[in-house]
Amino acid sequence: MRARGLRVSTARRLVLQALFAAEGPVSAQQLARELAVDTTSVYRNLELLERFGVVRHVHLGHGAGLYVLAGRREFEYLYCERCENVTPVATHDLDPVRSHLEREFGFRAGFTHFAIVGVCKRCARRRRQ
Amino acid sequence: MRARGLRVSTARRLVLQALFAAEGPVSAQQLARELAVDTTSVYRNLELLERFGVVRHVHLGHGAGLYVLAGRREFEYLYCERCENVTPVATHDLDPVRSHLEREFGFRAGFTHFAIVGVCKRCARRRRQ
DNA sequence: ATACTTGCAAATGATTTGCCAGTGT
DNA sequence: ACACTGGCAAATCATTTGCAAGTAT
Repeated sequence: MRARGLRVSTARRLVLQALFAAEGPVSAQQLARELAVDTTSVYRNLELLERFGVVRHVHLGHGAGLYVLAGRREFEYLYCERCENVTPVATHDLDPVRSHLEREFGFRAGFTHFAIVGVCKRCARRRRQ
Repeated sequence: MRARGLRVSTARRLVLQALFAAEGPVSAQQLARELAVDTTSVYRNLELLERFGVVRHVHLGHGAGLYVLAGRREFEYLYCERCENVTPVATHDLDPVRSHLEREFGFRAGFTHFAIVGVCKRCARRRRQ
């Protein structure tokens, strides 16, 4: 799978496995803690895997960057600034949005680096404004 | 204008004036340097002004948060990840996008905290993919 | 006079870099 | 063997906090 120049070190495998098993995006710190691998190594591996296109990272609200496998179906995220809930959405669900931005501004938007921040259905119902 | 409990200290006035004069979002560091005010004070004033709704901040690519007056017409930003160019857009220009997200996911999106990241017209023309 | 503000030093949190010892191939 | 990796300490960047001195009201 990834025998193109990359060694299969223990830390590397662990990081990959953890990302594979994860339900959502995880921080480098979390990975380091859970895997008992030094934070530095986690960062170095994530960076390397990111260069190889295997991993990518997102920013939800404030706070640390979060890492995910690049191959996931749900590629983009709606982040509720009230309850901090994260709703992953499939790329094609945002295609209409992308088309609109392309038509209107000639801009090819990706929503993979930053989440779309706002207020989720439940929180909108709950409180006014 | 802001005589509702706030003192009008020199640093405060300078920060506000600088933001008023600025063409786009600026970092706290830039303000501190340009105004010869301590970075700490700049941050403290920005934070305070943000709480009072006078100022807000955005994140374009990576790097420091950038501050703008809250009253600006161009409220949201398209950020090109290739050339780092920033295109401000008026809120109502993104209304169709917001409507779509609301209809589709019941999600009230704001694009004020994170820029919309992608590839601008010019860069899309320039290089393939 | 007094509470709000400042600057400076130091702390924090995320991420990166240097360096040497350890290990996959 | 040897280049690639890992851990640990220390550096860096953005931002925050503590504290004593300064200032707007």
